[in-house]
Amino acid sequence: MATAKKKPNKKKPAAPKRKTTTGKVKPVKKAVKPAAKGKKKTAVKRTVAVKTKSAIRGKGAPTRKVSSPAAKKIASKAKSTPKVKAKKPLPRVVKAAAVKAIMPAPPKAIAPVAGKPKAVMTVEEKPAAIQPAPKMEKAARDVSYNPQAIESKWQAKWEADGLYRAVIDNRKPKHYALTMLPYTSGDLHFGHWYPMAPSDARARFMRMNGYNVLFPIGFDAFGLPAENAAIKRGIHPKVWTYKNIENMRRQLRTMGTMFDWEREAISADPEYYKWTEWFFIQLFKQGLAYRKMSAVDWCPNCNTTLAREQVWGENRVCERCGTPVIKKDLEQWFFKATKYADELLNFDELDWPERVKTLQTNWIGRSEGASVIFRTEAGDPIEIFTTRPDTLWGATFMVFAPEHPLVDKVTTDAQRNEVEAYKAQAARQSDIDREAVDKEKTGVFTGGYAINPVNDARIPIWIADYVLMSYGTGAIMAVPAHDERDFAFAKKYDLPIVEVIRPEPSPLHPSPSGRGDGDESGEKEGGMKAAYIGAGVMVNSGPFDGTKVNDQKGRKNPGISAVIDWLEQRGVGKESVNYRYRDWLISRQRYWGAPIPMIYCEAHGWNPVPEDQLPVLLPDDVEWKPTGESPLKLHPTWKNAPCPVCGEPSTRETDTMDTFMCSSWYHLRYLSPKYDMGPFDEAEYNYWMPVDTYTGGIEHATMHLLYTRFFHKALRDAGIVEGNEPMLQLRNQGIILGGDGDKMSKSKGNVVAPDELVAQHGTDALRTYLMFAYRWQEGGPWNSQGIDGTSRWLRRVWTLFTDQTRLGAAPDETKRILRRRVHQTLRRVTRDFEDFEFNTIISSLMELLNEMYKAREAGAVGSNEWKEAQEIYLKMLAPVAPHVAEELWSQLGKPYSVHQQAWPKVDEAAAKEDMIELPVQVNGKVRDRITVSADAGEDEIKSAALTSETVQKYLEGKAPKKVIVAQRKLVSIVV
RNA sequence: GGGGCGAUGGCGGAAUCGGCAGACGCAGCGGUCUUAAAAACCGCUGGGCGCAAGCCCGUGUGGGUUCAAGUCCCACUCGCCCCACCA
Repeated sequence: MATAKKKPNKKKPAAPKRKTTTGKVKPVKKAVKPAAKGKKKTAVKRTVAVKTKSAIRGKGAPTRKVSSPAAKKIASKAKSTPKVKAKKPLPRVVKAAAVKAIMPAPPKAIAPVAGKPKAVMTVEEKPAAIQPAPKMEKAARDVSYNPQAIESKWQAKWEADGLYRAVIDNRKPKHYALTMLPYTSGDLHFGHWYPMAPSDARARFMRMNGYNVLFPIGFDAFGLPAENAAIKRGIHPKVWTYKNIENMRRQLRTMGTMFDWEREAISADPEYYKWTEWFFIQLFKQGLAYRKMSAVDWCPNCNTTLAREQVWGENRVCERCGTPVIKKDLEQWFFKATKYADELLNFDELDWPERVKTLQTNWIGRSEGASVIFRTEAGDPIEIFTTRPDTLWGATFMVFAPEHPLVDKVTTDAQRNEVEAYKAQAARQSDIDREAVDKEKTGVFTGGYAINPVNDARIPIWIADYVLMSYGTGAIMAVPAHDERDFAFAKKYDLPIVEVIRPEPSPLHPSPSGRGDGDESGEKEGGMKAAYIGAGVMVNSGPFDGTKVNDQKGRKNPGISAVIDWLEQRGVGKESVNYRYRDWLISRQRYWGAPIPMIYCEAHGWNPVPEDQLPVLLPDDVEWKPTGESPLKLHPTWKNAPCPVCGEPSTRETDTMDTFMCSSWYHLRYLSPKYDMGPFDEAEYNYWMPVDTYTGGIEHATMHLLYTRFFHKALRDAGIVEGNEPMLQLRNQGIILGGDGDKMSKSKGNVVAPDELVAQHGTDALRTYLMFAYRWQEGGPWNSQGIDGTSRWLRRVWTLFTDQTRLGAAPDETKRILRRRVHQTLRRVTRDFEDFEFNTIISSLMELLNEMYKAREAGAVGSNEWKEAQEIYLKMLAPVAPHVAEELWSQLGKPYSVHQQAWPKVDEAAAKEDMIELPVQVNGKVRDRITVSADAGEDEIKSAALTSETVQKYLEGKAPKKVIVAQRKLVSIVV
């Protein structure tokens, strides 16, 4: 990710504001959005807030005061749960029984503990005599860390208590944390864990900071892979998909995330796609959905259309049979996304990575220039787009794309055979062949001529495949003197070259253009050796001779600006902006997708299905094997429907929608997945939206992330949603590759299955490993060996926290240092959570643990400082390793749950160093270190440095030329 | 061709403003414990010279700015990503 290149800790420009001096964070966001739909609150400028420390802290622990029904339930439940008093431990026998009750089938690993087996035997001998132990965490105390047992135990308890239910609570600031929903491909691998586990940790962190956090999950369930699997294995796509969901749901739960499962949404559920259809209709009503002939990728062997992602490789072959894909024209539904092109280029309200913004900007590809109307000799208008209207007088020929609609009309009989042959050849070529840059340009003269509107010059019309029908207007004016492609073409086919921009001679470059000779006139063709692209003075340009042009585009160029004004006055052209961005083609000739809810009537054309008849259900009994037609078209009855206008028998649209349509609004469905009066419950919308933090892969930069922005803006204009952007803050994680450095994929066999590793190391060790092993934004190749590191660390945490035997009396200094380290770590961990720097969160916690081990050796156990250290440590551990933190928290006798505790506050006074060690450099080399008081003045430091024996030695009796004291950093002496 | 990002030990990576490079961890080596292994624990671990104290070199390459550069500037090399006959 762009902003995280070299200095991961560097602040991103729009990221949360932090006051450098105090470490305080400014609240930058209003907690709750004013409701009032319809009233356009255009100025809802909300800078992204990651956290508002002052707002959420300071008033005690906000988590104590729970108000939501679910939370109340938790609170009362926790209270009513019978508690074993720590001071009155149960007899050993009972304890062992409880262990047994809570840990179903404890792995062998924990069995051989001295003394224990005996107790267990007692239980087995006289089970009836023992009171059933209350199911409580306290009893589960065990000497060795057994992640699997505590993880499943706590997961069950959290679930039962509804600990992660997120309900509207107006007394708390909300935080909508969203992670990209998984596609239902079958198995959850580390590609899924990698964004999710750290996102979960951060959501938990936000929650501890007093936010009411919504962190939902769902499944992107429609799409081609399901259909392909169905074709391959003969399983119905629906069956395959829902079976996968079940498995993935189970796997997601083992991750120990705080997902609110009550809000799960599945895009293939009729309750979901009903609203996907409804949205289509709203866009249709807005005039944003339209039908047009368009070329699609078509496999002539499978006899079916293919989606872009099904066309593989450089030579563009069908993913199933390997046949080269061809283009075929079909009537398709489009969304007018280009209407929002300019608005989509505006990222002012977004805290998104620069990289994504750049990708979207390039993808939209805005270029400024003019559109100019040339004419055929017969008088037909030929619109062209040019970024260089200042070179209009140098247009010596025109080039049409072979598919241009006027080609047939302008072609003369003499040229017809040649033109037809060229057209046929171009049609056969794949896009890649055609667009290969290094390919020599080819073309054919049509025999026709066009009239240049600026000077009435009669210029020949050619066709060539370097002109694309898909960009601009499919026709160009060719100015060989000032365009490299046109130049090459003119040279090859011996077409005239007229210079119209002459570089201004400078003392250094008397003849700076590509012309071989400065004296030579541009009017003489062949004088130029290359096209000249730069700035200069217009020549051979009628009224504009002598006008200066610079190398800017659009109105910033005086020459271009003047010509545009002139064109507009004469009515032959106008200022114009062209985009590379295309309208969104949403038709898929496929079965497994949301039906497009439209009906075609001979008399009334296309009309939407009446909204009270939604959803248009996808029938189960279809032939989904590829036949060359949309599967729904082949269904005997499905497509028959009455015209919504006249009621006469009519035909449904049998294409389905692109799955990106489903995922464009899933964040809205999470708000109220069971709601049936609309796509979402307005109250939920008003409280939760917009998404505050969105995490996911950068591969969606120009797809999902652009579609969803378009979609939101379209819905805004339809009065359905508010605000200009759906997701305020975006953070991209990198990609986890297979151990071999290749992308993880089933076909390569380098996919690492989390299930096995969970069984081996436990979820907490895996979660923390994913956070620790890479810079989150970068990712990298998988290496299972490294898990030993975090696994060992958690075991060491366990050991230190469960062994309370080494009580001692540590000197005050030791305790003070411990406290300092704790608060320094807290400061750093807090900052790193804010900045998504997960790897240094873990390393800081590891360091602190090492310090605590030292403090234990020094006898700190039992002191207040030690207790505080333990408490803060577990709170910091809670977001990253939720299970072990909860277990140890409960073993310390603290109130359930650690996940409802308030994030601790840094005691800046305690965190402050009192003595600091400064390196002393002599001529740039470190020669000594001095220890001074942390707030020693410059003079004090200077004299301490100069009196050092070692420094004296290096000074060799000479007086220092210069002594630089960098406060709290170092001393530099120049001799 | 255009644009973006990156390059730090055997490996993953640390290094707020230009201020002790290599934190933390993996792997490796040596040791303690053990009948043994595993686990755990302790120590070493960028390179070179040296018995040692210590000295020199070192953040892709070459320059520059500075008392001081992994960090800033210029030029380059390599790698990855995106766009690409874009008119």
